[in-house]
Amino acid sequence: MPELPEVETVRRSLEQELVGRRFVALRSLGWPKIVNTHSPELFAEAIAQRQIQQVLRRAKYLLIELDNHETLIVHLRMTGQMLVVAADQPADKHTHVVVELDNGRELRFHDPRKFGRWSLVDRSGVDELNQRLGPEPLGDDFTLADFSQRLQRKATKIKPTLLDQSVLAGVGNIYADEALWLAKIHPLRAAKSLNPAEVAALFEAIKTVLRNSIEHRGTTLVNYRDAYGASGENQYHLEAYGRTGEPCRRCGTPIERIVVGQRSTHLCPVCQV
DNA sequence: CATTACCTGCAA
DNA sequence: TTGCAGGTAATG
Repeated sequence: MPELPEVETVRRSLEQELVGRRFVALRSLGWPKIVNTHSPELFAEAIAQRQIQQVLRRAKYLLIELDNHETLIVHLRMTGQMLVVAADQPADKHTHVVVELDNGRELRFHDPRKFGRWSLVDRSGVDELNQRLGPEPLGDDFTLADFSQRLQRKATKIKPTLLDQSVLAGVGNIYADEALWLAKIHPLRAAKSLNPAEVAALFEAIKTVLRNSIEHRGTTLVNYRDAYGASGENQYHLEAYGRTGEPCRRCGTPIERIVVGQRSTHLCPVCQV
């Protein structure tokens, strides 16, 4: 369940391990569908001897910038892990990509559900990604006025609107519930029905829940780990998500679970109106 | 706009 | 054995 804070935590740990290093060679690609090249051989050829310049993040995507103006865009989807380990560490059956580094270590992609994707793109591929996605919620281009306008244009409920990556990029199911709880807004409210005070509260709540989670190095419910295999701590600070039946920490009412747009949604039926 | 496919592990 | 978890692309 990696969302923006988890991907940012992975980015920070990967940056430490990868910047300045070289991909010596592709060691294995057990599930070729993970990469966007037509064959494992083409992928191996494309990354061999490339030096890593930067490790960036856009929404839930990791961008590993190489020295030939190509970028390896990685999406962890639900269960992907980007791990950097000593080459003599045993791999397990969920390790689907192994790349040898120039310092005796390996970058390994571990993903039980094989949903994650690696795609090698040129500059236009990165531009395309940026155009498809809305503003970064923790960036300067995420403004109250713009957010308010985007909500006005949506015909749907506020919860699915927060999950729409073209409205704002990086919020997933956990932080959508957390932001709505903090802003005291019911997930079934029509996006365009929020008054200016509610929009402002939600705008601040989104930034607060994301920043707090980054401070706690992300939420580990099942699979999420950083590049060192370490779990996050934000699961101990959740107010709504996964707390069905437990008392709301504002008013004591049991947290309710409903389904909104096919997604499990957690809320306080008293505080959130 | 909603639903399904992609996958597997795990709980009921 | 069934169904759920969840991000995104593709499809209805």
